[in-house]
Amino acid sequence: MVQNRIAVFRVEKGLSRKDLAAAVNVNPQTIGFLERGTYTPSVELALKLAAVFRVPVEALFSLQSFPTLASQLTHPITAQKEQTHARHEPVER
Amino acid sequence: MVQNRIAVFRVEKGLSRKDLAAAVNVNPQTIGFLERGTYTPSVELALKLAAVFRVPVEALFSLQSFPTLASQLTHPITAQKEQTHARHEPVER
DNA sequence: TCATAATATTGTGTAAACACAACAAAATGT
DNA sequence: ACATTTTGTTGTGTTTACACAATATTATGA
Repeated sequence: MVQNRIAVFRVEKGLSRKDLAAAVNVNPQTIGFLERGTYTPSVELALKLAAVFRVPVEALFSLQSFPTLASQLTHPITAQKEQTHARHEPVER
Repeated sequence: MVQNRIAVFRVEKGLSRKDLAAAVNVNPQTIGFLERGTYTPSVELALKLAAVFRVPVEALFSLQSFPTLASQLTHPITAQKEQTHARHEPVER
Protein backbone atom coordinates (compact mmCIF):
# COMPACT_ATOMS: atom_id res chain seq x y z
CA MET A 1 0.00 0.00 0.00
CA VAL A 2 1.21 3.45 -0.86
CA GLN A 3 0.48 6.35 1.43
CA ASN A 4 0.33 9.90 0.20
CA ARG A 5 0.13 13.43 1.52
CA ILE A 6 -1.45 15.02 -1.52
CA ALA A 7 -4.32 16.57 0.42
CA VAL A 8 -2.00 18.12 2.98
CA PHE A 9 0.18 19.79 0.39
CA ARG A 10 -2.79 20.80 -1.72
CA VAL A 11 -4.58 22.46 1.18
CA GLU A 12 -1.42 24.23 2.24
CA LYS A 13 -1.17 25.66 -1.26
CA GLY A 14 -4.79 26.76 -1.14
CA LEU A 15 -5.72 24.70 -4.18
CA SER A 16 -9.00 22.94 -4.84
CA ARG A 17 -8.92 19.49 -6.34
CA LYS A 18 -10.08 21.02 -9.55
CA ASP A 19 -7.12 23.40 -9.49
CA LEU A 20 -4.67 20.63 -8.78
CA ALA A 21 -6.24 18.43 -11.43
CA ALA A 22 -5.80 21.21 -13.96
CA ALA A 23 -2.18 21.70 -12.93
CA VAL A 24 -1.31 18.07 -13.66
CA ASN A 25 -3.82 17.49 -16.46
CA VAL A 26 -6.03 14.87 -14.93
CA ASN A 27 -9.70 14.63 -14.15
CA PRO A 28 -10.68 16.29 -10.86
CA GLN A 29 -12.16 13.05 -9.54
CA THR A 30 -8.82 11.41 -10.12
CA ILE A 31 -7.35 13.69 -7.48
CA GLY A 32 -10.13 12.65 -5.14
CA PHE A 33 -9.46 8.99 -5.75
CA LEU A 34 -5.77 9.53 -5.10
CA GLU A 35 -6.32 11.49 -1.90
CA ARG A 36 -8.68 8.87 -0.54
CA GLY A 37 -6.16 6.17 -1.46
CA THR A 38 -8.56 4.47 -3.84
CA TYR A 39 -5.75 4.17 -6.25
CA THR A 40 -2.05 4.60 -6.64
CA PRO A 41 -0.81 6.88 -9.39
CA SER A 42 1.73 6.17 -12.07
CA VAL A 43 5.21 7.48 -11.40
CA GLU A 44 4.49 9.97 -14.17
CA LEU A 45 1.60 11.54 -12.30
CA ALA A 46 3.58 11.28 -9.07
CA LEU A 47 6.43 13.26 -10.62
CA LYS A 48 4.01 15.91 -11.87
CA LEU A 49 2.37 16.25 -8.46
CA ALA A 50 5.73 16.44 -6.73
CA ALA A 51 6.77 19.15 -9.20
CA VAL A 52 3.66 21.20 -8.42
CA PHE A 53 4.45 21.11 -4.72
CA ARG A 54 8.18 21.37 -5.35
CA VAL A 55 8.92 18.43 -3.10
CA PRO A 56 10.67 15.11 -3.74
CA VAL A 57 8.39 12.24 -4.68
CA GLU A 58 9.29 10.60 -1.37
CA ALA A 59 7.79 13.52 0.53
CA LEU A 60 4.45 12.93 -1.19
CA PHE A 61 4.38 9.14 -1.51
CA SER A 62 5.66 6.47 0.79
CA LEU A 63 5.58 2.72 1.21
CA GLN A 64 5.33 3.24 4.97
CA SER A 65 3.01 5.56 6.86
CA PHE A 66 4.00 9.15 7.15
CA PRO A 67 4.65 10.59 10.58
CA THR A 68 2.03 13.16 11.56
CA LEU A 69 2.98 16.72 10.80
CA ALA A 70 2.77 17.34 14.55
CA SER A 71 5.45 14.76 15.34
CA GLN A 72 7.48 15.87 12.38
CA LEU A 73 7.46 19.47 13.63
CA THR A 74 8.05 18.71 17.29
CA HIS A 75 10.62 15.90 16.94
CA PRO A 76 12.28 16.81 13.65
CA ILE A 77 15.16 14.35 14.22
CA THR A 78 13.22 11.20 15.05
CA ALA A 79 10.56 11.81 12.45
CA GLN A 80 12.92 12.32 9.53
CA LYS A 81 11.26 13.59 6.35
CA GLU A 82 13.17 11.42 3.84
CA GLN A 83 12.85 8.12 5.64
CA THR A 84 16.22 6.36 5.38
CA HIS A 85 16.26 2.98 3.67
CA ALA A 86 16.46 -0.44 5.30
CA ARG A 87 19.79 -2.06 6.14
CA HIS A 88 20.57 -3.96 3.01
CA GLU A 89 17.82 -3.66 0.41
CA PRO A 90 14.89 -5.99 0.95
CA VAL A 91 11.89 -4.06 -0.28
CA GLU A 92 8.96 -3.63 2.08
CA ARG A 93 5.88 -5.13 0.45
CA MET B 1 6.76 10.28 -21.51
CA VAL B 2 8.76 9.14 -18.55
CA GLN B 3 12.43 8.33 -18.92
CA ASN B 4 14.20 5.94 -16.62
CA ARG B 5 17.68 4.74 -15.79
CA ILE B 6 16.74 1.36 -14.39
CA ALA B 7 19.12 -0.54 -16.67
CA VAL B 8 22.06 1.67 -15.78
CA PHE B 9 21.62 1.22 -12.05
CA ARG B 10 20.82 -2.45 -12.42
CA VAL B 11 23.97 -3.15 -14.43
CA GLU B 12 26.08 -1.17 -12.01
CA LYS B 13 24.78 -3.36 -9.21
CA GLY B 14 25.55 -6.48 -11.21
CA LEU B 15 21.96 -7.65 -11.13
CA SER B 16 20.13 -9.55 -13.83
CA ARG B 17 16.56 -8.58 -14.63
CA LYS B 18 15.49 -11.72 -12.89
CA ASP B 19 17.37 -10.64 -9.77
CA LEU B 20 15.88 -7.18 -9.83
CA ALA B 21 12.42 -8.56 -10.49
CA ALA B 22 12.76 -10.78 -7.44
CA ALA B 23 13.94 -7.85 -5.33
CA VAL B 24 10.80 -5.85 -6.08
CA ASN B 25 8.39 -8.76 -6.50
CA VAL B 26 7.44 -8.42 -10.13
CA ASN B 27 7.70 -10.63 -13.16
CA PRO B 28 11.12 -10.56 -14.85
CA GLN B 29 9.58 -9.46 -18.15
CA THR B 30 8.07 -6.50 -16.37
CA ILE B 31 11.59 -5.22 -15.74
CA GLY B 32 12.32 -5.64 -19.43
CA PHE B 33 9.22 -3.69 -20.39
CA LEU B 34 10.16 -0.93 -17.99
CA GLU B 35 13.76 -0.71 -19.20
CA ARG B 36 12.66 -0.53 -22.84
CA GLY B 37 10.14 2.15 -21.90
CA THR B 38 7.21 0.04 -23.04
CA TYR B 39 5.44 1.08 -19.92
CA THR B 40 5.59 3.39 -16.99
CA PRO B 41 5.46 1.89 -13.52
CA SER B 42 3.21 2.82 -10.64
CA VAL B 43 4.74 5.06 -8.04
CA GLU B 44 4.68 2.01 -5.78
CA LEU B 45 7.00 0.05 -8.03
CA ALA B 46 9.06 3.19 -8.60
CA LEU B 47 9.54 3.59 -4.85
CA LYS B 48 10.59 -0.05 -4.53
CA LEU B 49 13.08 0.23 -7.36
CA ALA B 50 14.50 3.46 -5.95
CA ALA B 51 14.84 1.73 -2.57
CA VAL B 52 16.79 -1.15 -4.10
CA PHE B 53 19.25 1.27 -5.67
CA ARG B 54 19.13 3.58 -2.68
CA VAL B 55 18.51 6.61 -4.84
CA PRO B 56 15.69 9.14 -4.90
CA VAL B 57 12.87 8.39 -7.32
CA GLU B 58 13.93 11.43 -9.34
CA ALA B 59 17.32 9.85 -10.01
CA LEU B 60 15.62 6.85 -11.58
CA PHE B 61 12.63 8.44 -13.31
CA SER B 62 12.25 11.78 -15.00
CA LEU B 63 9.76 13.69 -17.09
CA GLN B 64 12.69 15.08 -19.10
CA SER B 65 15.60 13.17 -20.59
CA PHE B 66 18.47 12.32 -18.35
CA PRO B 67 21.87 13.78 -19.12
CA THR B 68 24.34 11.12 -20.20
CA LEU B 69 26.50 9.76 -17.43
CA ALA B 70 29.47 11.12 -19.32
CA SER B 71 28.18 14.70 -19.21
CA GLN B 72 27.06 14.23 -15.65
CA LEU B 73 30.54 13.12 -14.61
CA THR B 74 32.49 15.70 -16.59
CA HIS B 75 30.24 18.74 -16.03
CA PRO B 76 28.73 17.92 -12.62
CA ILE B 77 27.37 21.47 -12.21
CA THR B 78 25.57 21.92 -15.53
CA ALA B 79 24.25 18.39 -15.64
CA GLN B 80 22.72 18.40 -12.18
CA LYS B 81 21.50 15.02 -10.95
CA GLU B 82 18.30 16.25 -9.23
CA GLN B 83 17.04 18.47 -12.01
CA THR B 84 15.68 21.64 -10.41
CA HIS B 85 12.04 22.45 -11.09
CA ALA B 86 10.68 25.03 -13.52
CA ARG B 87 10.18 28.66 -12.51
CA HIS B 88 6.67 28.66 -11.20
CA GLU B 89 4.98 25.26 -11.48
CA PRO B 90 3.52 24.53 -14.88
CA VAL B 91 3.96 20.81 -15.31
CA GLU B 92 5.80 19.56 -18.38
CA ARG B 93 3.53 17.21 -20.30
C1' DT C 1 32.07 -26.01 -29.09
C1' DC C 2 28.40 -26.65 -26.24
C1' DA C 3 25.60 -25.56 -22.34
C1' DT C 4 23.56 -22.25 -19.81
C1' DA C 5 22.08 -17.85 -18.64
C1' DA C 6 20.33 -13.47 -20.03
C1' DT C 7 17.52 -10.86 -22.87
C1' DA C 8 13.91 -10.08 -26.50
C1' DT C 9 9.46 -10.94 -28.58
C1' DT C 10 4.80 -12.19 -28.85
C1' DG C 11 0.50 -13.53 -27.11
C1' DT C 12 -3.41 -14.02 -23.74
C1' DG C 13 -5.71 -12.57 -19.59
C1' DT C 14 -6.89 -9.55 -15.55
C1' DA C 15 -6.90 -5.76 -12.52
C1' DA C 16 -6.44 -1.21 -11.88
C1' DA C 17 -5.60 3.58 -13.46
C1' DC C 18 -7.45 6.66 -15.71
C1' DA C 19 -11.64 9.72 -18.39
C1' DC C 20 -16.13 11.33 -18.15
C1' DA C 21 -20.94 12.04 -16.52
C1' DA C 22 -24.45 12.70 -13.15
C1' DC C 23 -25.90 13.82 -8.89
C1' DA C 24 -25.77 14.17 -3.71
C1' DA C 25 -23.84 16.15 0.36
C1' DA C 26 -21.19 19.38 2.70
C1' DA C 27 -18.77 23.56 3.19
C1' DT C 28 -18.06 28.54 2.26
C1' DG C 29 -19.21 33.08 1.34
C1' DT C 30 -22.46 36.88 0.71
C1' DA D 1 -31.06 32.00 3.82
C1' DC D 2 -29.35 31.38 -0.53
C1' DA D 3 -25.95 30.66 -4.13
C1' DT D 4 -21.82 28.74 -5.28
C1' DT D 5 -17.95 26.03 -4.70
C1' DT D 6 -15.98 21.96 -3.06
C1' DT D 7 -16.07 17.28 -2.10
C1' DG D 8 -18.06 12.53 -2.22
C1' DT D 9 -20.29 8.69 -4.58
C1' DT D 10 -21.59 5.71 -8.18
C1' DG D 11 -21.49 4.06 -12.69
C1' DT D 12 -19.70 3.07 -17.46
C1' DG D 13 -15.94 2.72 -20.68
C1' DT D 14 -10.99 2.53 -22.31
C1' DT D 15 -6.21 1.95 -21.81
C1' DT D 16 -2.37 0.13 -19.78
C1' DA D 17 0.28 -2.08 -16.15
C1' DC D 18 0.92 -6.00 -14.70
C1' DA D 19 1.16 -11.80 -14.55
C1' DC D 20 2.32 -15.75 -16.98
C1' DA D 21 3.74 -18.80 -20.81
C1' DA D 22 6.27 -20.02 -24.84
C1' DT D 23 9.88 -19.52 -27.80
C1' DA D 24 13.65 -17.08 -30.20
C1' DT D 25 17.91 -14.68 -30.04
C1' DT D 26 22.09 -13.23 -28.03
C1' DA D 27 25.84 -13.46 -24.51
C1' DT D 28 28.79 -15.85 -21.28
C1' DG D 29 31.61 -19.17 -19.73
C1' DA D 30 33.55 -23.90 -19.10
